[in-house]
Amino acid sequence: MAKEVLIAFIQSNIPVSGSALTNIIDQFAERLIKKNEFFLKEGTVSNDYFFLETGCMRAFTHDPDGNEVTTYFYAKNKYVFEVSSLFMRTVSTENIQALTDCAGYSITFETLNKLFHASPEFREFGRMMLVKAFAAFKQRTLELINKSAEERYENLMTTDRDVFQYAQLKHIASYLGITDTSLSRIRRESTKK
Amino acid sequence: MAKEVLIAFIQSNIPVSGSALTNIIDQFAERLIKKNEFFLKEGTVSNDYFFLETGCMRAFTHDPDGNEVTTYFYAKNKYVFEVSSLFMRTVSTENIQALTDCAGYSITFETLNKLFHASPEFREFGRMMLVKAFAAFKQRTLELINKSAEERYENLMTTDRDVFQYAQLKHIASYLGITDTSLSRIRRESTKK
DNA sequence: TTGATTTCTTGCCATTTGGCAAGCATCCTG
DNA sequence: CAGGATGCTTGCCAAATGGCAAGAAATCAA
Repeated sequence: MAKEVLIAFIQSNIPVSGSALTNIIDQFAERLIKKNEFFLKEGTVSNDYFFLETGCMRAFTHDPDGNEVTTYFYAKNKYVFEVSSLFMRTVSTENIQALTDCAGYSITFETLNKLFHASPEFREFGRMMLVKAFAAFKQRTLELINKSAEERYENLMTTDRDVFQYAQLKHIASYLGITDTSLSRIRRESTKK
Repeated sequence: MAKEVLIAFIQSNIPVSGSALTNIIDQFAERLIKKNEFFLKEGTVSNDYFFLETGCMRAFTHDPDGNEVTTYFYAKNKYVFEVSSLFMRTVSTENIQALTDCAGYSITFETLNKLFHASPEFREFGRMMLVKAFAAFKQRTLELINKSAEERYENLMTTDRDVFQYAQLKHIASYLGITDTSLSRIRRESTKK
């Protein structure tokens, strides 16, 4: 079984090897998600944690007026999960959809919990996932406050070029907290340079 | 020992009682934090988790231009911790400071971890803390994107009236992602009603 | 290939927010 | 109580962003 990338990912987060590691990765199942397919649909309870090896995905919800708001982009070699719904077992207000054909490894909530209780190493891994996702989110929030839309756009361009390539501009716009009109103008300005 | 509020707080998050509960709360130490005192200073590594029974606190960092940005307000009966620094053992970029005299219960990182390994119930509690803090943060980020500054202000007014009472307006402004000038204008408008 | 659909850009103008500086107000300290 | 610091408000104008509608470009399906 070719799970090298998953193994590398886990080991980049926590020190673990040998049978402890084997135990962990055996619980992950290969999974393909076709372009436009939903990994999570609002109104349902999320039941999977997913390591995305190739492809990219987008999370979005709807604001009170019914407009789509992109809440996150997931690039390859990243973990994909909706914290509240997965861990609090609540009905999700978010969707997570594949922007391209995706491949990776998934594990169910139940198996995740079994592993948490059985393996201190994996427990540490689980906590790291939460903590890192949280830290990334804080970073993003801070940017919303103290960077201009243009700076946020340029940041995204450089750090997430691949995601950027597959997402529609209106999705990127709502992720940046602006309208597609404004994004279009920002792009015009920044290509001038 | 009068830790009823702490007990109630833990029980509102996970089902636990008897000796398992006693084990947990015995690890928390009473702690007072005077007005303006720092619970966490940027440049240091956070080492405590704190349950805030009375009083309120503010988290803030500095943007690239050196301006203070308020990242969070903590009301009474809430937990206070800085995720990245506490759990990744990294140097904090954030400060957490008491807005009023505060009282509550704290537990060190080391003790926290011992408890995590020893008690499945507490493990669950720890996860809940992370998950709920994360969910709250996502909510806040979403508001920054799809609500106007005025709506965000009115929201804060109604949901966090007590915090609001002790924080300076410029702190509230940066929390809302606007300048103190704009906040002042928004307040003028909304008191007209 | 062609027509239909969707996405993206643009022009025009409105609204929101910001920057600065001055003026009040409040609070603290001696 | 006086003086000084700090925090809050306001006026003026600039900059950023939004809303709408039309048109251009890209995409998709027959």
